[in-house]
Amino acid sequence: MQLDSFDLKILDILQRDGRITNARLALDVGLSESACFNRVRRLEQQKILQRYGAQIDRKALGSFVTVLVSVILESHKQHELARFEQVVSGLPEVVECNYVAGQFDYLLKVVARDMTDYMRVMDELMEAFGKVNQYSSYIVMRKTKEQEMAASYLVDKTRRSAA
Amino acid sequence: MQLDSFDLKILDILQRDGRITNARLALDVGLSESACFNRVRRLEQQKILQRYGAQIDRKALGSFVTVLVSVILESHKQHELARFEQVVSGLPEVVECNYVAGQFDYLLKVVARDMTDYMRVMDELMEAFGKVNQYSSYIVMRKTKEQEMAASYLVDKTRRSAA
DNA sequence: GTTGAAAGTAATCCCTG
DNA sequence: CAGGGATTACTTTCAAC
Repeated sequence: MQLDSFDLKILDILQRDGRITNARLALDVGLSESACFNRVRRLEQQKILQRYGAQIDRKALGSFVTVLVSVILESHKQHELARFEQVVSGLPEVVECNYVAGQFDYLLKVVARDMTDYMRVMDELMEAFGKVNQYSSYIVMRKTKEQEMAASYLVDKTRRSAA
Repeated sequence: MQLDSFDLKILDILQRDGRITNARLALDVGLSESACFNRVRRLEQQKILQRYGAQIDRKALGSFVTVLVSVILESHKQHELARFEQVVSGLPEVVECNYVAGQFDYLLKVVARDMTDYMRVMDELMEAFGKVNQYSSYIVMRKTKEQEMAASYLVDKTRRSAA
């Protein structure tokens, strides 16, 4: 499952345009249509291409606040971590949750209608989980960047380290 | 540009499967193919459907660390914020940057090959920008959730607030 | 890897109700 | 909005190089 530069170029292009036609993709990567098609299918079968999705403009749907939340739990027993993650997985407003090493345990990203709604979400979390020692809220004023790294760049980095 | 329940259902489905055929989408939302097709095109033209993309399995490309970084700048003048954001936009390893209100100014998400590489990225940031008062690193041990909210849920929330 | 052809499927547009 | 029908475009497979 070694990826060559054609594979990486395919991944880069599909990452940016998941609906490009095979014919156009083949042209852009410099392969014949059949060769390109076979590679895409292989990448899908290997689950390297995991899924295709549309990105929706949230602003078109209304006004929302995004809040980053650092969380410290009372207990760090494996069982309590699992329970916290379980509760979080059931809250649709929590769109991201990372277990981190550092001065706190989790960092969440919460999307809510407004600050009142945000407090309701956190109340729900406290109600359902309970054993939170402390949490701090950081309201996102402006998202200045959101851009996945290109596959080809990621692999370049790996090669550098192997060298 | 008012969205009805058909539009929301279309957005929800396309968010999860950006490559569904129009025929299948029409079936799932309960519209004729032509009606469904026209709505999708309208949503694209209105930029509510912003882009289609493929999600790639980063683990298939090698081993990486994700680090969340809180940053406090020395100065909060508009010009300095803009310069910081400019520098960040040029660092491919910084995959996300949020300007926040709270105990610090920015929260970054950095993807690097390993901790040595991470330090290199931060060195580059310090070199290029300089006026950082303090930053703290939080290594992501485990991403426990990453799931955008469905369009229909977002809109339900808005209606609740309007009521 | 390539090309080219063939068959199936989907997108796109138009027109009628 | 639905539905049919026509056209064009794309996908997918396959054989031969």
